[in-house]
Amino acid sequence: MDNTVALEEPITAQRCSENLSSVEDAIYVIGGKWKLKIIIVLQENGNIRFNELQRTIKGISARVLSNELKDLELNGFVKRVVHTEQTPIVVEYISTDYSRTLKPVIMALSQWGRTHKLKIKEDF
Amino acid sequence: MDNTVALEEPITAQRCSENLSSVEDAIYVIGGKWKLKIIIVLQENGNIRFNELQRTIKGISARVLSNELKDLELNGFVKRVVHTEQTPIVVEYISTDYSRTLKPVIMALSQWGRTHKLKIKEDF
DNA sequence: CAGGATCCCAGAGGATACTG
DNA sequence: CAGTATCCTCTGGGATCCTG
Repeated sequence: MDNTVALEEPITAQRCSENLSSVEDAIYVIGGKWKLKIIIVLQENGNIRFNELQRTIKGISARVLSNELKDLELNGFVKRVVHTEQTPIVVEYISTDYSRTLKPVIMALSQWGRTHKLKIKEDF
Repeated sequence: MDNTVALEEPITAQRCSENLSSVEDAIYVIGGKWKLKIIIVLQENGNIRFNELQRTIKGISARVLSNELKDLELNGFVKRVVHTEQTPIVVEYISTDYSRTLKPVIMALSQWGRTHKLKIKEDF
């Protein structure tokens, strides 16, 4: 995953619209109410099963979780592992290497969210 | 809105939900299809007027842009400046210092979006 | 020009029940 | 347990027209 980006590059109109479309692309795949949260939980718990996942992510319904997991799997963020050797069958979800490339995004968002919460408190 | 806190959960879940709730807070204020894009444009063009903004952000309607700007202003990301000394009245929007705290988030998202686009291309 | 007012719709997401 | 199947609500957001 080699990405050489000129950090010294001046801010031009060109660079602006490039930023815009890149952010747009990112939001397109990991946007929405649940995707990032699912990815976070998956990264912190090595492997996790459906119902446990649903219990951890409070407020998500089985239907939505199921849909999101399918979507995340399609995009390579999640791996679905089925253990057929047991009964009843155990299904586990694990995060992929690719989902780990989101670490900087998650960190930035988490950090900002934390300071934002403090700012909100000060406003009252 | 998350209103339930599981006090009896193990440590791992606590640490997880801390990250989770911070990211959730962040997504709550800057989530959606347009907010970050508006903030980006505002940061790169010192001050900008309504219609110019609408032209820059392709695809956004006046109604949505208007709503988003109000929302962003309420949250302290945007300052609305009215120049009454002219006719017709000129209204300009500028980004605030606080919106600049989002720089790491925007950078992370932009960077990730860029590499993601490359990855998608490789897959075909 | 800078929006407001209306109308409308698709689609995200919630609730509940059900199944292999 | 690991989801599906329905049904339904709600709102983000598009289109269009209107106004100070």
